[in-house]
Amino acid sequence: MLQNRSIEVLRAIVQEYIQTREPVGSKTLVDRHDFGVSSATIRNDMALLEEEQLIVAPHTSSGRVPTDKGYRLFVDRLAELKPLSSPERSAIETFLDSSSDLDEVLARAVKVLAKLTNQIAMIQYPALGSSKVRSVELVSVSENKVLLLLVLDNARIEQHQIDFTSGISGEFIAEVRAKLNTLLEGRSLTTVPELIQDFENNFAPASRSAVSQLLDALVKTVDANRTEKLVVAGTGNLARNEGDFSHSITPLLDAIEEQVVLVRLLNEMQSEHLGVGLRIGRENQTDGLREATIMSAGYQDQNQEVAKLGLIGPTRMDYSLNISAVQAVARYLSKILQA
Amino acid sequence: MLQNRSIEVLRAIVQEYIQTREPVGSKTLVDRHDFGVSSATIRNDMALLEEEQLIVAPHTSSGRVPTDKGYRLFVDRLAELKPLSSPERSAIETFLDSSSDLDEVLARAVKVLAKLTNQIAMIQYPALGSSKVRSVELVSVSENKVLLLLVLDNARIEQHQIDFTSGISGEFIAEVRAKLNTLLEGRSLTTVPELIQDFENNFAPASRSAVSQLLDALVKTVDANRTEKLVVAGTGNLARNEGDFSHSITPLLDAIEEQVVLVRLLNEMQSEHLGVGLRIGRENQTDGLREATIMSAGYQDQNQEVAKLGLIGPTRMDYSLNISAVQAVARYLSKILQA
DNA sequence: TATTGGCACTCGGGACATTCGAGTGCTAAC
DNA sequence: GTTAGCACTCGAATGTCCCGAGTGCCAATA
Repeated sequence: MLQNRSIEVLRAIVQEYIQTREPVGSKTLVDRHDFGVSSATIRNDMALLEEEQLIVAPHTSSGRVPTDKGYRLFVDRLAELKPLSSPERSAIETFLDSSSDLDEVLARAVKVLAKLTNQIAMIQYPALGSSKVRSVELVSVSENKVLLLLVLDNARIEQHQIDFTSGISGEFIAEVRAKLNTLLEGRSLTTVPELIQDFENNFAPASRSAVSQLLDALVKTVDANRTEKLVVAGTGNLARNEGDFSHSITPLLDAIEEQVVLVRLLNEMQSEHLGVGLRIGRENQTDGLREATIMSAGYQDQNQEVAKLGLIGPTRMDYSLNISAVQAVARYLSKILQA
Repeated sequence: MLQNRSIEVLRAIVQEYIQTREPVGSKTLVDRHDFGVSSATIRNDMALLEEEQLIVAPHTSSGRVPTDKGYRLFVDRLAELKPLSSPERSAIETFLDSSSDLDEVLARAVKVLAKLTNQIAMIQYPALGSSKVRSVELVSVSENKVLLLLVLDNARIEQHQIDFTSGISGEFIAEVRAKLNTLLEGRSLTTVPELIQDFENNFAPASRSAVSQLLDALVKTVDANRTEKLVVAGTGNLARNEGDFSHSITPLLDAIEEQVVLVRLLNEMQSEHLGVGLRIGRENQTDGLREATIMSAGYQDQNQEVAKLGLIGPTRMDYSLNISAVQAVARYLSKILQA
């Protein structure tokens, strides 16, 4: 059974190691942290921790380094978080206050998160499943080009350009637009495909080909939203933290370019302690992420959790700070989307 | 005066160094490149080149490495380019064929360019100066929220959300929209601010506050387009090429995060030989780019040069390949935007 | 005059030996 | 349960040596 002090020692080791990037010895430990005991006692505790595989000595006679399991215990017992400094808070606020469109808000939020944490930050686009169609707009761009705009109730707009094989008249566009709107307005996005099933029967056979081209575009637009998008920032931080990865960081870079992988990872995450989900080192089965930690939290749109945001970095990261930052950005983002 | 063969030697040194990343000696040179002379002769040539500061020896007795000046001469004399392989060409085509919206096209193009060159690729958004207003759409999103859509003739759409301080009626929106459209349709974007100068006088004093809020948003939307945006891809490649930079790469990373710097750099570039602009190493006055090369080319929208694309990487890059790639992507991009 | 073979010379880097010290584990005493 | 003391370990830093790729130079040659 682990003593209370042993846990404190573990905590100190993690803190020290995160700060110095060097294996921590018993002496430096008693020097900088005020345990009331001697280094020999700490050594005993460290022996215990090592038995429990919470820390490990890289070389026979050198300081100790936390294991994944050690980090895990550390974060699970992590009571008080490092509160964000006031400049940090104001950075978030000023970055996110202005009422911009969704793209802008997410782009800024992800940058702030990357900056605050010095890690790679990512934010999923809100899922559209529950959003409803506010209106469908058709804007003629040239003789046979029409722009389809799908306006959703959370102020998102999806656009798609349609190239008709033949010229299209203004009246025809107006007619289709009116009929589409009466059909779709207020309906949930998921029901759109089945709603437009028989739509083209409303039109004379001569114009059906044009209508069906248009419907194709509509379906495509809806589908495009199902494949979830992701914004990423701070890939540069990876290079800064390169020293924290013993092996090559290329697998990580590749995972990031392949956003699919990140989306899957985020979706698999479940929030746990402190409302934040964590996968530490080998807890990621994915090869190439063995030395990385992924952190995530959900955020809300109209008081409903719609997507996740998070970050990815070396296992040796400042958990306390990063958890605070992820929480804060998630909270602010939710607040903005609610308005 | 430099002999003809000396130039060939320089060319060979550059090629060899680019490939092997190792200083090039006279022996390896005669081995792999079929000059009809002995290594001693090559050594004489190399001495000349060194006198001209085109190459330099890192250590007293080791092979030579091209200087910035050497690279410059190399590219200026670069006659034949390495043609893209057919898989490379088809990569570009398949990536860029589908008719998507501008965001999508640029995002894909920049990724292709990064992939082809293994460098950091960037593409400026097309300038809007000459584009014309096709229509202005106002879509009501909630009781006092309206979405302003500015549809331009090159199928770009800019959107901005307006929060009115009081509720807004559908008729009012329709009226404003109709009047705005007659005023602005077909007009150049640059003239919009002055055109709407007295617009609010068309309305009863009671609704003028709402109108002016709307006009503010319109001006903002127009302005937002003047600050040029940039898409970047392949930052991961930087880490892969890290070995090519003797100093830290953090200044580079910072420049990339601060897109403003990149935009300025791109704007300063002037295309030269082969239609591509180059800044090699210290030719960039900017600190932190002393070991980097920036390459750029313009691309066209509707047969008019509207913006630049380019890449950034270590001076020790494959110029021949990269110039081909930049040219090719610029050409394809122009072709797509023309359609 | 341009080219070449020959040769002495240089110097970076790898192999190996040595030292230093931070840190450990253990034991005996408190 | 804690502590002082001590022998021990091993990584990292330092020093020495040597090898060989590569150079510059010179005298000989076509």
